[in-house]
Amino acid sequence: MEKSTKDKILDVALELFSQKGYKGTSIRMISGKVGIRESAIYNHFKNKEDILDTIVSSLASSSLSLLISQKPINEFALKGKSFLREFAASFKLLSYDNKSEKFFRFMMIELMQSKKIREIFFNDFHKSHLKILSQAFFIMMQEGMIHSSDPMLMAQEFLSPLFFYRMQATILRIDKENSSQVATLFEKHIDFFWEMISTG
Amino acid sequence: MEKSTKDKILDVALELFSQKGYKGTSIRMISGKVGIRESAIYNHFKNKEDILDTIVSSLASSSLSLLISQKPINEFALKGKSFLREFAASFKLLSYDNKSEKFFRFMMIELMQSKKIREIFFNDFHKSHLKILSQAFFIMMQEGMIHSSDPMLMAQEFLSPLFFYRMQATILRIDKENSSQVATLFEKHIDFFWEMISTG
DNA sequence: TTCTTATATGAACAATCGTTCTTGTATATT
DNA sequence: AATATACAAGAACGATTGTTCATATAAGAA
Repeated sequence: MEKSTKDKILDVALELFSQKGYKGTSIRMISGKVGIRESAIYNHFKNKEDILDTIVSSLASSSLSLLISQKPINEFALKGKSFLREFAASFKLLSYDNKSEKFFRFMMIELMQSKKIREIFFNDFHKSHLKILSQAFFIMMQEGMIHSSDPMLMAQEFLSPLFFYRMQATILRIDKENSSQVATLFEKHIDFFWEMISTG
Repeated sequence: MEKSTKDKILDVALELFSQKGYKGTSIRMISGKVGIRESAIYNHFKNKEDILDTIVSSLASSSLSLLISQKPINEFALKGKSFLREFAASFKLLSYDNKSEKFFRFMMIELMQSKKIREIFFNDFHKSHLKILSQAFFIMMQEGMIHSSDPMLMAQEFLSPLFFYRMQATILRIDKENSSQVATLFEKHIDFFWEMISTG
């Protein structure tokens, strides 16, 4: 099964966008890597921005939100530490998935430059995670599994290190440096955090 | 006291770099905002990269490391929660300082694109903060002020939210959205974290 | 006053940018 | 067999890029 030219363009474009950013990537760089002329690109996409939009709309949700999001939270939160472990594992997995990592890199580059990306970051990425976590912590508090506190604050405090560790792992892997030390931080974070909040 | 043309160029360049990134900023955009012709730039700097290098070497340390770094840690750490408060306040202050914020924005844009910036991020920014914090936590543990744990892990866990909140505040202020809610997170983080680790 | 130094201008350069247009060539449809 | 469609190449466009050059002007040193 051959990949279509259109899909090749999207793959190459994401690769380059994640390395050089949108402005730093030229149509000729994309077409060159695909193996066609720059004019042939326009048989598949209206213009450069159309390539970007296609990538963003197809990856924004799948690369940023977690599988865990779809499951019902009520019962799932009752698993306590296991819930957090699964949440973090899913988060960590994304940073080692090829396409997700590239989209994450691209998002980081454009975060300070593009309002559209900022909205995706806050809405698709941040808020949705905070919602799940705060609901889960709320339930855990009701059940007396963890100490009482502001669920939203707790969600922020739990999520921040995950994000930061993911960012670090991504940065380290750009220079092909060893990221295994950072990788263990995901698990250590769970242990540390649960130790702090649990009533047990 | 008039500002020299050279300083004006540096100010304008930092402003534009922090908005559009290095590649997205042209010599003509800089010269135009300064009020001179593009060729006049080359009377002050060898080339575009020279402008960047001058900015980076003059701001890297001052915009990223904290005042607190210079004080002796041994006695300072004994202040416990107050130490963390001062550390976070100093961190928060940087995100509201004009030049520091611009440099931070620029660093975020280039983090995934420039190896030099990545090295600055890890060495000047991250490692130096971790060192101070882990030393302080170590002392606090020795004194029985906080629960025993891995000081380096605790430092990572304490620092991550500070970074993430700073990033959020920076992003929000780009679109001139209200960042006061994020601003309070700095203080809430101290309370939450101290509550978790303190033996009291 | 003469000479040097610093800093400005405006024109020009080669390279690259996104995009368009004409043309050629397969493949599929009628 | 004739026709339409999909996709490619290659040339060309106007705009913008970083940089250089010759030249002009004003200030300070000799």
